Amino acid sequence: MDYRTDVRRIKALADENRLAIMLALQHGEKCACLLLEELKISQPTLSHHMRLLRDSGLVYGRKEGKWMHYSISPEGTKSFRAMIRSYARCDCEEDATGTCPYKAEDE
Amino acid sequence: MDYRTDVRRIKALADENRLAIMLALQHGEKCACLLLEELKISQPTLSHHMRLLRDSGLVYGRKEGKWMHYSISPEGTKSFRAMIRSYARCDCEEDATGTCPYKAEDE
DNA sequence: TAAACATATTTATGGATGTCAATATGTAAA
DNA sequence: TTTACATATTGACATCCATAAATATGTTTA
Repeated sequence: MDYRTDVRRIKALADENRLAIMLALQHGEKCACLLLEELKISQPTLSHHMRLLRDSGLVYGRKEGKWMHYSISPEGTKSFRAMIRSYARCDCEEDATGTCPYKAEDE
Repeated sequence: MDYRTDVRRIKALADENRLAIMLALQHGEKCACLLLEELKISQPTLSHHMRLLRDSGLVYGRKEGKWMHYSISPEGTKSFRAMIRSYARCDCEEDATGTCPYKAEDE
């Protein structure tokens, strides 16, 4: 099997600054200039991190004039969690599927 | 905030061979010698990967004579998924908590 | 148009990481 | 106690990655 894509997505989250960015975006869209103020990194470094997060599908980017607005991608984070769950699990764990009539898809 | 621990845990999964190991252990405990046959890596390299997986809490190790038996840690993978969920999410996502009377804790 | 501003890209560099050969440690069998 | 075997550790090396300075691209304003 080929795990390259999954590894690249996981690596997108395997960095202190990118974790901080994910938390910073959790309550809604933010401009790059705002993120630049919160994190103590240079502008090229932030741009680099945002490209990795966008390429992984976790974050969405919207250009408005000369400003870039970033936000969490609900679909991206959902499929990311599902991907993680496919590796970080074992048969001995009880699976919620079927036990909940409403929504067990994401467990 | 300090993300070092979380980054180290995420990095434990950010490798092709370690993803393959997690899948190989998904159906139950396996000896190191068995893993060595399935993966195309040297013995020192496997030992290195197993140490990272054990340090992250995802995998449990049990020594029996001269053999090492590895297995998925249900608690480790569960807390890992919870940790991932704290970063890979956004407020706009509907939270299953409360909608399912049985078990919504893990999503 | 030119100037100012926001972000992206290029380039270089130091540090982290995966890999394996050689070796060490520990255990079981002869 | 030897010998054989399974796994861990050490050391060296190549590659990957985070970082920032310099520069480029694109946008708005004067």
